[in-house]
Amino acid sequence: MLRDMGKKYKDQADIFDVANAAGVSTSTVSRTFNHPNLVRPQTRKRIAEAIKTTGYIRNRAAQVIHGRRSGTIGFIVPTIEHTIFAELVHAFSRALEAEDYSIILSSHDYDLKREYHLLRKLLEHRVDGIALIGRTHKKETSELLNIQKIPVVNVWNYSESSEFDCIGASNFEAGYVACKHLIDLGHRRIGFVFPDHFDNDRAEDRLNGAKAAMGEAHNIEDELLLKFSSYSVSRAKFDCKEILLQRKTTALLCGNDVIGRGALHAARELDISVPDQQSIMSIGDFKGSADFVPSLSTVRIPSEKIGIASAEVLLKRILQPECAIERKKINLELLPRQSTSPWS
Amino acid sequence: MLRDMGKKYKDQADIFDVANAAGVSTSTVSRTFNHPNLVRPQTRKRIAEAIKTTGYIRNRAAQVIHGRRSGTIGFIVPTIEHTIFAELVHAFSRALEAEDYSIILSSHDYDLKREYHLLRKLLEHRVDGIALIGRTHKKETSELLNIQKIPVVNVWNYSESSEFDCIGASNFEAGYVACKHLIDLGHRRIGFVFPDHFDNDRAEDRLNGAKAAMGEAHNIEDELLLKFSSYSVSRAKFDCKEILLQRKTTALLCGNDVIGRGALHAARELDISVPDQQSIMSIGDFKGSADFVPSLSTVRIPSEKIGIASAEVLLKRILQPECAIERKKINLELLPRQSTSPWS
DNA sequence: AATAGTATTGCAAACATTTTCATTTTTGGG
DNA sequence: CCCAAAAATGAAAATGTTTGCAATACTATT
Repeated sequence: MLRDMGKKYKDQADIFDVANAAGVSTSTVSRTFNHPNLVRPQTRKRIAEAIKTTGYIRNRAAQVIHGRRSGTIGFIVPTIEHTIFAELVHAFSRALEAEDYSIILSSHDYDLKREYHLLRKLLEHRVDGIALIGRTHKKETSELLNIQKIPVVNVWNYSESSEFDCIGASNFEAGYVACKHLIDLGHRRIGFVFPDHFDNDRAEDRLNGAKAAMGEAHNIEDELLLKFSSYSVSRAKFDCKEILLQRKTTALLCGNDVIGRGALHAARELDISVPDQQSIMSIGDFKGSADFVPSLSTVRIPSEKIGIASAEVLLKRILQPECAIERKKINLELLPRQSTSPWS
Repeated sequence: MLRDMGKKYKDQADIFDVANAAGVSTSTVSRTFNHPNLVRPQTRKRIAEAIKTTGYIRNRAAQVIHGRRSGTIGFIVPTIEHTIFAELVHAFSRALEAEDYSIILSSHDYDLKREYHLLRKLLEHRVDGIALIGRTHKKETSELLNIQKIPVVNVWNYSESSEFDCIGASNFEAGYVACKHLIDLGHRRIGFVFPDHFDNDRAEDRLNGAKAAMGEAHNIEDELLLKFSSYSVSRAKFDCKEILLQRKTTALLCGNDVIGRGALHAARELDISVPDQQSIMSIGDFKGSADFVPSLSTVRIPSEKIGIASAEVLLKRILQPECAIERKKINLELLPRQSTSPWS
């Protein structure tokens, strides 16, 4: 039946308007979208025209109400301001946009309490899935995720015992490999510059990996020369200058490429030649680190690969919520470049 | 009335479940959310408990259906992979998250055709507002925005005749100021390295600004030494090396900080001393550019300020759709640092 | 031309909320 | 302790879709 025409001025055309314009029922319009093979090509064409003339745009909300998927994915990251997660988010988004999903991106600036609230908001929007960075979260967060039984993927930090699907690299290994590289080159007095690892399991794992490598090494300084810095090139540069000025070290191990870059700048400013007087090793391999002069030695954490794989796994879980938990360890790559050299 | 209890297994508690648990009607539950002052504190408390025990999470979709705002904002950017828009997106998001909005972030990789499709998808989600980078868009895009009468803010590139609210810096001016800086320092043979400006009005404006400054200058090379590069430090470094090797220039003007950094690396690799043998000037001032050694001279485009102001303007338009178009020109800041010096 | 089968379409219920209007409860002044 | 006014609550309609089921319109066979 055609709809009551006494309706008030409506700005947005709805499915009734389209049905009227095409002279069919709303069911048929709906079907052209969702099961086009069930409607006669000729009718389909008429409806297509009606859609054009009315300027109709489907209302996802109404579909969601009806039990359909929302077509949105929530991605909660610590930060988007710095380069760290930019490549990851980009790869993840592209992979999911290709499947017609939209990404709701939220950041909590390393405040896990905010993470919980962001999650709640995402759930209000009835996102079809959630991607989270790291594996450390507030208890409420995990509980909420479990109660809601919503598809979740833990991104970035691999863990063999994760509660949810998990795609990432082993940050412990990254720390280990990076430190081992310096040790193998003959360095015995290594300074560590790491981000504060409060609420940040990635940094913590990396540091522990590095410590493990130190523990295995021989003839090594007992005392750990460790300085906490932050995700800012400026700050890192400042902190590295401090540690370099102590002249106690032959190499610096930096917790990530932001700090690594800060270290390169610091050395240059102090006229300390890299790698002749000081080797600088980092973890991450952000875009551009290879282009520094000297180029930054680092352990590559393949963020693009992680992003794409995470999207795939999340997609799979959305389609098959009951399938077995998937955990994928993405391989690291040691990239010795110009900023590290042997020490004798 | 209490709802039919023969319902199938439901995983998600709805407003009926809460109403049952609290012994009130759904109206009252709804009111506690939307007009709390209309319900007795005592009842409110009972409902709060019911919400806790049932684990109820409001369904935004159902509210949207009813004509409420969705609480989402669509932000379409060219890219999030590179640093360029990261600070902007971050500031914008934070400002809107504070007002309880969620951001749906989409990127089109400088493909304006994709921009149109992303916009359509955002409209399906009934976002309350849209933020777009730049002022050049496909005709369909503008048309769609006009028909939909949805709040829109044009971010990043100021234009005094924009169709929508517009917050940004004048990229023309930025190019002009940057180039003028080099000219004032006495440089007469300036090389230009700019991103390809196909579908990118920002780059185009900057280049035109630079050309304008050149036009005003005296005793200057007629021929424009221009090289197109891209948003990649590697690529930019490569291109800058090429232009530096020609030994025709005393200064390089780089279209953005990514290219500026590439130029610094290039010079260092070629053992060209900056600024003694070659000045390097850039536009943008991304985080970290000041920390290079030598630090990168640049024209600051205050992305954080732009992000926050854009959020405010968009918010205002959402609340008052009919208010006059607002255009805000954010001031640039010339930042002469170590990478540029006089030439005699 | 009648029939069975199939392809196409329409009706109406369902989805989770909000809100208007009506009804009930509470409050306070006499 | 009654009454009017104010405060709190509930019933029901409305929002824009999708879909199961029923009805209708074609098609091919005899």
